[in-house]
Parts: sequence; structure tokens; C-alpha cells
Amino acid sequence: MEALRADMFEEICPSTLLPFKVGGDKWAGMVLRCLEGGPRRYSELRVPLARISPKMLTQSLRSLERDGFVRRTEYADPARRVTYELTGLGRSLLEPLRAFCDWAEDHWDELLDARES
Amino acid sequence: MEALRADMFEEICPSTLLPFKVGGDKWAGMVLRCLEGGPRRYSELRVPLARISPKMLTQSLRSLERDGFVRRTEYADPARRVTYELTGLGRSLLEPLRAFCDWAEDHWDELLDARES
DNA sequence: CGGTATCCCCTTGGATACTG
DNA sequence: CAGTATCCAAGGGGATACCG
Repeated sequence: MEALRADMFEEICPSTLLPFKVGGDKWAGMVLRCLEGGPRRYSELRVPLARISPKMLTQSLRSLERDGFVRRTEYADPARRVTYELTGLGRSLLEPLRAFCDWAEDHWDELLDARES
Repeated sequence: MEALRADMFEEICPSTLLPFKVGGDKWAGMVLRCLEGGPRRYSELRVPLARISPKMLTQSLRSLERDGFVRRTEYADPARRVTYELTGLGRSLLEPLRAFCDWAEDHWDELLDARES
């Protein structure tokens, strides 16, 4: 077994870019998953994400937009209308994200057991 | 496109268990990756993780131990000796974790570009 | 409808010094 | 060597009310 390198994480490490840090906040992952099925309106997102305050949802969406995962579109309809949808980058992120969710489901019981004791 | 379910995230969502939340703190992922190669001593971990204060490293390790990802072993050597190593659960987590790191490396330039603008 | 604004708490985590 | 103890700052994030 070889020794660990001293500079392994001197620069910004790729793992610091994991989804919930990429987005910048704890809700980013859920927001992304809510956008899997196509563009969604703000009020539509508030349904599955009812536990997020409007402030945090906006903040999360803005953050995801800044980082290039989500595209915000404003329509000039008579009634105001805004949609959010995944960019190519955002969609590419869904793959590893799903891998994680699958892993969590597969090991759900083990995780709970470990927590118990 | 079907409507989003209202109860999608009512219970604790699997995605909230993502690696950096599973561990509980921002360093957990890096710690896990440092343990890929086998058992490591505390002081050994401090080398690649030089930016983490001893307090945070301990806290992170304790958290990973509680959650069943890491096993702490104390030896009764004359000189004090403690090692940390991945459990089966911990090793299983490395897979999706690596998937993420790979993704981050693959999209590194895009990520930086998005950040710029 | 799609958000802002404000207030406030509380945890996260950094620095530093110390200990069995 | 393998941690603790203490202090402190920053900001993440919740609740609520309001706005164009």
C-alpha cells in the first residue's frame, strides 16, 4: 500500500463539486430530479418541494442557473409565466446523481441499521 | 409530461443521503477517498487533508463511523496506534462516489465556463 | 403567478492551544 | 501520536409577510 500524496486536495477537488455543492445548497439535488421530466414552472416545483420556503427554492434555482445546470425562461404571456429546465450539463449530472439514489435505495436498510446502533 | 407528485419528498429522500450528507459534513467524501487504498492512521490522513483542522477531521471520522462507513481500530501497541478503514458499506459507497468524480473531471471545463459567465 | 424582503437562529466549520 | 477544548465568525436556511 503506497503512501498518500501530500497534494491530493490542494487545488479544488473534483469531489467538492458533488451535486449538493455544485448547486451550492442542500436542495439542489431534489430540484434537479424534479426537472427530469422536462420544463417546469416555479409553482409546479413548489408542489413536490413543499418543504422548501420560496426563498430557498429561488436561491437554489438561481444557483443552479449560475452554474449552468438549469435554464430559466420567461415568457411574455398575458399571465406571467416562467419555466425552468435542465441544460445539457444538468442532464449529464443526472446520471451520477441517479447512481447515488440507486445506491441509497439498495443500502437503505444497512444505513438505517448503522444509524440505530 | 405528467404532473409532479405532491409527496415526492415527504419522507426522508434517498438523495438527502448523498455522500456529503451521509457523512454529515463537507469533508466526508475526501476522507472516504483517502481510505480507498486500505487502513490509514490518523496522522496519515492529515497529510493529504492538510487543510482540515484536527477538530474537523475527527468530527468527520466519527460521523462516518457512526453511519457505518468506517471502522476505527485502536491497537494496544507501546506507541499509541489507531487506524481507520472502510467497511463493506463504505466500499460500496465508493462506486457512486467515483462516478461523480469522473463526471466532474469530464465536465470540468464546462463547469468553469459556466461559473465564469 | 413568481417571486422579494426581513428577521433571526443555529449549525458548520476555521484557528488555536492544549492533553493523556 | 491521536486527538480535545474553547472561542468565534460566517452564512445557510427557516418563518413570515409583502410586492409587481
